[in-house]
Amino acid sequence: MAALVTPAASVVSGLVVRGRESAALLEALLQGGSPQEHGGIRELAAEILLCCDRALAALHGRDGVHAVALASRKRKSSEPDGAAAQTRPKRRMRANSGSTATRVEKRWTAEDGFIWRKYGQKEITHSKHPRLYFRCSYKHDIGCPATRQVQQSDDDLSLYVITYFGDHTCCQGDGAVAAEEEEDVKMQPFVINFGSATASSTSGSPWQNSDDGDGRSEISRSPQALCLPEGGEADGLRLKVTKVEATSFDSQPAGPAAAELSSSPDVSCASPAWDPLSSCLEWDQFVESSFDFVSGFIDFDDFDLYQ
DNA sequence: TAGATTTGACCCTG
DNA sequence: CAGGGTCAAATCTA
Repeated sequence: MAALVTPAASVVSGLVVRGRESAALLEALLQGGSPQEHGGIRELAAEILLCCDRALAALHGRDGVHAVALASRKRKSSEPDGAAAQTRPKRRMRANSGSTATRVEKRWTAEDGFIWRKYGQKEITHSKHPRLYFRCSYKHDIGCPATRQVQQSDDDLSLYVITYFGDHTCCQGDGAVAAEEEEDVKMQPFVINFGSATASSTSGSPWQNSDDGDGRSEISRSPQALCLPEGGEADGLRLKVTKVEATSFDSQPAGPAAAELSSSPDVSCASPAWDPLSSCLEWDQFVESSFDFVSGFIDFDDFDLYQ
């Protein structure tokens, strides 16, 4: 598909443009000095400009590569055989079978505004890390069918692949959902990757319910517990904000699962998980309440590719 | 004690 | 039959 046309895209675009202008100004200011004096800084300014240009190009033309909507599962959903189902009352259903799945890669936080309850963990062949199975905490209360699977990437230990199945029929992410529905805006999954510098801090995986002390309950019990790192990490983010890249999600249909994912309070930055983001990056003046994180994709890691 | 997690077993699908 | 998804009893925790 073509360029991003979401409000978030315009905001991100504005940010990058502003960064580019600042870099251009810096470069102009450095023109006066001797090459020996400002050589390195000028290179840096040029690099920033290049990054901004590439980010803009990506923003307006590149397809998303980190979030993939899976229109259907590999396995076909089997039509439950009536007779067989009756003879086997405990037949297990594949909640995700035949439903829309949305895969998201995330670092740092599993927070998406919903309360999940882990119901299983499985070692996956050819995968170093087990796959964790979560379902909506309201499954039993109101039959919310939403589930998600979380698996740590083998290649990048700080990266987690989250696959969402089913729609939330519960009222979680209520405000966002309501606003979303009112505006009839098809939100898309938001992915934000923080630099590899954060990898070490994720040794205690937010999704691992064992081996990391009290981290086991963070997902289900403390939706707001998983936030961005503070201090040095935040500084790192500040540095990297000059290299923002937004990637189009045009290839990803805004299906139910996507809407479900996006229906978290993240939409309005209401989720504490994202509050540090806006503050640390000092995007307030840009972001304000209108910044639609969910519609965008910001992958700080990808910046390395453009340097 | 209620609710969440763990984990082995069961079940489904290719 | 293997691999993967889910169940549910046992266990843990606040």
